[in-house]
Amino acid sequence: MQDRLQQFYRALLRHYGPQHWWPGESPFEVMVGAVLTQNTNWTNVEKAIARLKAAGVLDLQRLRRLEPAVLAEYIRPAGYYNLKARRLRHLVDWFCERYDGSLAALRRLSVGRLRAELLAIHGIGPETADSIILYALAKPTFVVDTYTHRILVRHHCLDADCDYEQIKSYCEGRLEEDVPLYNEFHALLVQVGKNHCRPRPRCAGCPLESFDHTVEDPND
DNA sequence: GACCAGGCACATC
DNA sequence: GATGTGCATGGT
Repeated sequence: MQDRLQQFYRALLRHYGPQHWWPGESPFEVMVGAVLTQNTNWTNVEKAIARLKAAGVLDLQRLRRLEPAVLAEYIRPAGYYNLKARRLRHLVDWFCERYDGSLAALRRLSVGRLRAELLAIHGIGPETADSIILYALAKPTFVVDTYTHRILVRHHCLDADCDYEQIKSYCEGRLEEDVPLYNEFHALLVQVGKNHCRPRPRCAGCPLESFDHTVEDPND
């Protein structure tokens, strides 16, 4: 008997096909995007990234030299721009000071060590840390977001009050530890979440509609 | 005009 | 330790 989570994955992949995440041109761009997308629509993040590129500052050293107010102005379309400018600065400072801006040095670290260091950076929480580890560095860690929580709760896989680490453990415990699988599954959960599993659900046509579920979610 | 988006830190009780 | 709030733009 195949686990329900694996059934979800098959149904989503069959319905949507591969998502080709993360839509960034370089690992550094993915790191920046991971901060910019915090609680923000991706289309707004794309605008912010395009502005950084147009200004020629989507580069570790150049970004680091920008005045916070100037950086904030570039990323304005992503929302929370003053906050995110500071968070980006903390991230690039850590990357330069601790690892001399070397992606290879980051990749040599264990997932556990990398995750602990990222979580210690002000403004980098579990989802942002896991996104960087999986999508920028191609190392295995399952990324959880609000859609993952909502979908698994509505399908009775987890209690509504479960926290990030419980959701992550639930998923990692039922899946093979595999970077392409983690990559694709998270992207597919976001896709189905955007289309059908919002606070006000639209279940009609959802590829998970045939699975046991409810839309009652006291946390929404 | 209300709702929503690929979170996180911090204040308050 | 649970719960609430600030941060902010832009599409639907």
